[in-house]
Amino acid sequence: MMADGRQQIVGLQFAPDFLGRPFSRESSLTAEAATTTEICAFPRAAIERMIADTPGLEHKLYGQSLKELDEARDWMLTLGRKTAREKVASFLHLIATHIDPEADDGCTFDLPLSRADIADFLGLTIETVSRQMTKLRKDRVILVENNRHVTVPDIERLNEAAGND
Amino acid sequence: MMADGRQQIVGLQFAPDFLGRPFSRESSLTAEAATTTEICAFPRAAIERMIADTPGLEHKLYGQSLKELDEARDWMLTLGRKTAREKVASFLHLIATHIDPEADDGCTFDLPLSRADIADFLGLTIETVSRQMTKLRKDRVILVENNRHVTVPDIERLNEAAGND
DNA sequence: CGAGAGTTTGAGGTGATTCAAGCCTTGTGG
DNA sequence: CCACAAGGCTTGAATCACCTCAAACTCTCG
Repeated sequence: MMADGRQQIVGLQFAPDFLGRPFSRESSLTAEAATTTEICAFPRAAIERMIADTPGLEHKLYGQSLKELDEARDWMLTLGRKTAREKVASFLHLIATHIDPEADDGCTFDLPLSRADIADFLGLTIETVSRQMTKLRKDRVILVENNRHVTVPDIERLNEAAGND
Repeated sequence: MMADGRQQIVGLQFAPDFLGRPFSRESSLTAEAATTTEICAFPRAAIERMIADTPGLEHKLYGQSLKELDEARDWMLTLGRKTAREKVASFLHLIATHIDPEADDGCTFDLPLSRADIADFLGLTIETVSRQMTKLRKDRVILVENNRHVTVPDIERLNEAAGND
């Protein structure tokens, strides 16, 4: 967040991701649950002791942090260079591939985020997100029911709309 | 990069940063030297052997990757939520604090990047970068000589222009 | 001196924002 | 069972920031 209230969501976590920062006291980040969530919390000291005692654990955590770094950098391309339409399509593609990993053809899911959250994730306003959603709906790239429930008839068309040839 | 040529620079490395991805064959990233650079390169197998053999090395690398993750997320706020002026000021602040770490008051440095690179780093066009540079110059936030050499009389004013109260 | 790359500047266009109104959906109390 | 309030979402009109296209300028190097 910036002092004047502008806000950027910098990542989404999906089970069973690890959340937190070992070996470091502070962070300018906050985390919020978007859906009902079950969390397994360790005191920092316990985690650090486990890392010291368990061969391979730090390796796993290093691996996840490299994965998150790649995802963050991918998303920087989305934030910096894509149009509003491509951003919204990219977001829908991200959710589609995480929520409904099977069923390559015609997947369906509930959006875990409100329009306001999506806007903060994409660096857009609520209104722009809404407009692009209706456009994608009118272009038959997605179907929407009840504002939150989305069906993607052809994931590849969505991927194209996201700018990923 | 996107298929149509749009490009986003996702990070800058400064000596003695570690560059590369152990335990992984592929990456969609490329790296370019912006200045004359001395690089110490290890075959991937050698690095992985060193990590296995050297206690504490993986810990160090994990630490750097966490640091880079924080930096990437910070930059996502810049890309997604800041104005062109704030973006350019943020970039100048980043360079100022990395190139000339001493001298809190009135530091001076050469930009390691061309306008085109700065634009790709900030998600802007060359022209917009240029215009914002001139505005910052006219507002006496920076002094510019020969397009590349910049003097910051008051780093705190630059920080304010970057949106960091 | 001339060529070329890099940069600046201007004019005009456009996509996203802003501000404002209206519309659903859901939950609450009469 | 029906107001009705409230939050979330959509839609419209006008504005603005940034982009696009084009031209001119500057610096460097042969």
